[in-house]
Amino acid sequence: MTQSSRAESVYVSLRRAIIEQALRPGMKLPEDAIGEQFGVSRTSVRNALVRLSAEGLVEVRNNRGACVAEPTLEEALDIFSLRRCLEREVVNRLSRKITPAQFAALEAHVRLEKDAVGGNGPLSIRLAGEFHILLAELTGSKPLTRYVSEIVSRCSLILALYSRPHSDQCGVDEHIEIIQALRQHDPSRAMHAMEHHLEALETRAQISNQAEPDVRSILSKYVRTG
Amino acid sequence: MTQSSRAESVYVSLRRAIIEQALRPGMKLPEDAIGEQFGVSRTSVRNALVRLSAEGLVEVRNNRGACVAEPTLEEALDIFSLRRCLEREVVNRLSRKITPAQFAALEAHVRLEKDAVGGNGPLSIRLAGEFHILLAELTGSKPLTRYVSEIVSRCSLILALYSRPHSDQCGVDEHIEIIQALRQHDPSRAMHAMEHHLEALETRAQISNQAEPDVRSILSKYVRTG
DNA sequence: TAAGCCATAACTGTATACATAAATCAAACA
DNA sequence: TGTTTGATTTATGTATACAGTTATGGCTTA
Repeated sequence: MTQSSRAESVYVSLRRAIIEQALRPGMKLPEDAIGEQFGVSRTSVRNALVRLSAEGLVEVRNNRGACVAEPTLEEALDIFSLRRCLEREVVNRLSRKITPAQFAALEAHVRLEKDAVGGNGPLSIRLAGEFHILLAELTGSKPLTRYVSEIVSRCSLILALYSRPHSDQCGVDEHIEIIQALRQHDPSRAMHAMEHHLEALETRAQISNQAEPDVRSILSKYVRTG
Repeated sequence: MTQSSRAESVYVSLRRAIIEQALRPGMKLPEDAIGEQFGVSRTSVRNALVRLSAEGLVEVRNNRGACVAEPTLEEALDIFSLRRCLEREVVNRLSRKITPAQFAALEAHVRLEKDAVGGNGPLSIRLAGEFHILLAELTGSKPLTRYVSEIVSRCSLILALYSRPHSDQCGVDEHIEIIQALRQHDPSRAMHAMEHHLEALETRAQISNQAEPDVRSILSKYVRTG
């Protein structure tokens, strides 16, 4: 199968841990500790961290090691905006040339999502994201897939940071709605459905400063004015 | 200044060499040789190659080292398409909030481009690309800037592969036209100007199979049918 | 007791060393 | 002469070692 090098498997594992919000934004990622866990040397870990850094999932500061990225609220909104742009392109392309086999794949995925609803959180989070990645893959465009994949991952990260827990009901129904729109082969309707879904997602998430919005603003309420 | 680590400086140098088409698509990138040239160890070179690979500028195959990426014609057209999508977003955002200082920056850059016209090729190529990257930077969006930067770089690579030499007259005039459109603060006109520029670029480049269009298609004309 | 400072510890950046896979070349064979 | 196979060489993947930087903790001192 995937003759996965050690660096590769560390990369995959770390990525998944971040997306499933096991590794939360801001967490330090010491090379030693990670290497020890996976039974590999720092060399492979570093390789993985470099890649994750290129994707924006981790941040590396000079001589200070890597952390899970902590996008600011401003960056978060920006990323969502870019996501709308990219996913509009995805459904625009798809609605023109989607095949029955591809519909089957989408429906199979949605079924997985339905089964996971109410179950464990991490799985739901991951599946919801993977629906969008699957859509991108079906366009057949590798660059587009890569960008969507990155952006979706970063959105998971953002939800971990700025949304109230489990506020994302994942919107399986909206996924189905998108599939319906694609079935009409109507680009504008498909784009509209996607846009609606992403806006709803953003609304449900109630993206706002709440999780550790910087020590200063927390403590500002505790400053005695007398 | 930029307390550039060795890995970083190797990355920057390699990237530039690829974009300026000194390192042409398909060229092998042996870690030893590169490390020797830059006076660093393979460790730093590998680090740089991993990053370039994440950007799609180089390809690394398992146990076979890295090469400058060779997008297929299909991928090339796809990348251009994605580029139109991203740069439409750039000017759309920019036209709403561009400032006088930003205009000054754009005009200064165009002046550089004009000076370089007719001079050395690599510089022109690079400046033309950097105009688009500058536009993206002015949006203030780091993710968007990164994507545009990547895509533009890959387009340089594509032009190296599929366009007839120097067919890209760089279109400085079209850059000026884009600036004019932005000055009107009219998103749709700006997007139109950008779209026009990119289409013109693509047309001028005459993107088509010509540089080593695959042994098979060459030899197909030599197969005796009798 | 609080602030500043130095020594120590922990970690990163890089080089080197070693193991393994791929490529190369030569010799043997048909 | 052309092909195949085995040895040699080359280059990659990974681990380890070392140097330099940042963080930590205790000590001194006011």
